[in-house]
Amino acid sequence: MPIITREFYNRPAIVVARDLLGCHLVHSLDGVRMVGMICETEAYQGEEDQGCHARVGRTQRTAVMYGDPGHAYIYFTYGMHWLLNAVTGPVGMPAAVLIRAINALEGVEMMTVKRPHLAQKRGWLNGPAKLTQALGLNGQLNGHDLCEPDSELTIESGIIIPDEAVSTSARVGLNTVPEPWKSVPWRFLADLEKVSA
DNA sequence: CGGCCGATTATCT
DNA sequence: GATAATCGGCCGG
Repeated sequence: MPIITREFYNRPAIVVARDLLGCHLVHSLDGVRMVGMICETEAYQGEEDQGCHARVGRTQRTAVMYGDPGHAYIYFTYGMHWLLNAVTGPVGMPAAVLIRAINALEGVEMMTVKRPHLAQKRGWLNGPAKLTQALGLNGQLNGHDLCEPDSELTIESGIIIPDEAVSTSARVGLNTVPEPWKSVPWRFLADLEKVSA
């Protein structure tokens, strides 16, 4: 599958979040390709978005979001979890798409080793921290260029998810975020049953 | 199945 | 010193 180009990411986060559904997240580790199809995302965009980390402006942590689109923003939260985002454009606009769930396609054996809990059971990769654990991702790859061919972390085009298989809702976990940001429908989910049907 | 709660530490004020 | 884009265990139904 071809790698997604920087132009794809150089668009508003809400649009990129929708279009990342069905794409293939690829982490190559020790010569093994681990691949998952993205089936849930969330968009975070702008300093005015009170759900976005960049609401406090540019800091050491948020700097990546202000940079080139098509890079990984990987941050640590709740004292134990790493979460993966794709930075979206344009340069200077702090924005990113959180990858919230994937469907295992390749390298399942290695993913099982990295995430033994409920391995290969229903729901074992449907959470932003679950999939980073399964893919072996952490702060090491923060700022990594996702558009570089043959690099260890990339996103490839997968299948097109038709509109009728896409649903939206409020973003998850923003309990202390004020309205309207708490409720904007910037979470995107792919219903895989409607895709195959 | 759904709701509540504790874990554990980088990051920012 | 407070907070957090979460998870898994434990409870009740």
